[in-house]
Amino acid sequence: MRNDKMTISMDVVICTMSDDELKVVVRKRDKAPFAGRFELPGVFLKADESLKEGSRRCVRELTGLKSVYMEQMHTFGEVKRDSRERTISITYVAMIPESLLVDDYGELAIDGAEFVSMTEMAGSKKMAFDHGKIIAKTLDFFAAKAAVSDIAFNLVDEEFTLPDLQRAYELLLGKPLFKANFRNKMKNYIVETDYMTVGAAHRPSRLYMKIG
Amino acid sequence: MRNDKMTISMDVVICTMSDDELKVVVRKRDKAPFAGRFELPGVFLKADESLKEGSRRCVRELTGLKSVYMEQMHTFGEVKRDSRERTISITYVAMIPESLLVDDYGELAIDGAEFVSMTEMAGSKKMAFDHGKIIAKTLDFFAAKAAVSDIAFNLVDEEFTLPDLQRAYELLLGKPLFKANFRNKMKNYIVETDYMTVGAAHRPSRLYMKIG
DNA sequence: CAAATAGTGTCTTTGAGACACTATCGT
DNA sequence: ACGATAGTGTCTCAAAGACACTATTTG
Repeated sequence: MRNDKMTISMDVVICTMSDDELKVVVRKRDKAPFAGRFELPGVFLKADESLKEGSRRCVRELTGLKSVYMEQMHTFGEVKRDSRERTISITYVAMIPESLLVDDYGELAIDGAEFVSMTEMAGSKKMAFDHGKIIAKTLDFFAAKAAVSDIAFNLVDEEFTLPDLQRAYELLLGKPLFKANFRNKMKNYIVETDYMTVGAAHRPSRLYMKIG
Repeated sequence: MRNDKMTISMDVVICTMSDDELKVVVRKRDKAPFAGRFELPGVFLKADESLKEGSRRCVRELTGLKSVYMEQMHTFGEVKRDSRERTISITYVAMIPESLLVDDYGELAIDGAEFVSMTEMAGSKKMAFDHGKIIAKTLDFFAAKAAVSDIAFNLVDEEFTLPDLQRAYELLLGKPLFKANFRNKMKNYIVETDYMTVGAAHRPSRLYMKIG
C-alpha cells in the first residue's frame, strides 16, 4: 500500500470590516513563485500540533492576538496548487474587529502585512497560488453562514452600534438590508447600553451589547 | 523552518436511506488498533491525485460507482487520532440511493462492508478512531445543509414518490415535517411523471422527477 | 437652517405551521 | 368494510419585505 506523505499548510483568511468593506490580511511575496503578488498568511503544520493549534499559531504570530473567532473553512488539495511541492492547504477563517488590528492612525499595525478588499481579491490573479480562489470560497461561506448564525457580531466591538452591526451583516451576506426590519429582528439578541456615540455631524447612535 | 510531512487519509461517509433510517457504509476492522470495531472506508491520498480524485477513488473501489454526489465535509487532524502515526483525515460525504447499493435481496452488495444506522453510530465507541465523531459531525452537516439546499434528492432515485422524498428530508433534518406543507413547497422543484407505484396495500403514490 | 445619519410606525405579502378532511389501494 | 398510506383544502400566525415618516447631531 502506498502511503505518500505531504506537507500541510495552515492558511488563515483573517477578515475584518474597514471602510465599509470586508478586508483580508495579506502579505506581499518577495520570492518566486508569484513574487510581487499577495498571499494569505500561513504556517506549516507541525507534527505535534492539531489543526486548531496550527491555525491559532498562525494568527498569534501575525497579530499577537490569542482569543480570536476562528472556524475551519475548507481544505484545498489540487496537485499543482504549489509548483514547488505538493502542499495541502487546510484553511481557517478568522474574524477580528478592526479596532484590534489597527494603530492610532487607523493603519494595519502588522509589519509587512496589509488589508486588501476581499471582493477585489476574490478569484483574482493578484493573489499568489490558489489564494484568490480561497478568498472567493470564503465569501460564499460567509453568505451562507451569516444567514443562519451570529458570525457578524465577530466583526464589531463588544459594544457596537446597530448601523455598524447592520453593515457587518450586509457585507457578509453581500446584499443590503432594510433598516427597520433588521433592527426588529436584532431586538431579541442585543441589549442597549447607556452609551451613545459622540462627535459625528448627525444624530448619535446608541451602543448595544450582544446577549448570550 | 520546519516542514513536517504527514499521511493524508481520504475518508468517506457513504450515506443512504434504508428502512426509514440514514445508514452509513462501514467495514469491520480485523486488526489492531480497534479490532472488531467499525471504520469508515478510506484510502491514502496519492501524491498525484487531488482530494476530489482521492475520495472518488475510495467510493469507486468500494462500490464500483463512478458518478456519485460527493462533497467535502471537514478535515480532522487531532495529533493522536491514530495511535500508530500522525494522520490527517480529509472527509467527504457521499449520498447514494439505496437501489444502487443493494442486491436483489435488499442486502448491501459490497463484500466485507455493511450498513449501520448513522444516529446509532454518531459519537459512538463502536466506531474505530474518531470515526464516531465524524459521523456525528456529518449529521450536523446534513441538518444545516438540508434546510437550504436540495441534497435530499440525492437519497432517492431519479423517479421518486413524494412520501419517499419527504422521508429523506426528515431524516436529514432530524425532525418531522407536515405533509401538506412539504408538498406545497416542493411543487416548484418537481414535475409529475405518468407513473404510479403499484402493489402496495394502500393508495398508490405518484412518481415525480426533479426539475433543473 | 441644511446635510447627514439614527431611529420608529405600519402596511402588505409570503411562508411556516397546523389540522381536518378526502382518495385509493389490498385483503 | 377495514386498515393503511397517499394526497388536498384551508386557516392562523409569524416573519420578510417595503415604504414613509420622525429625531438629533454638527457646521
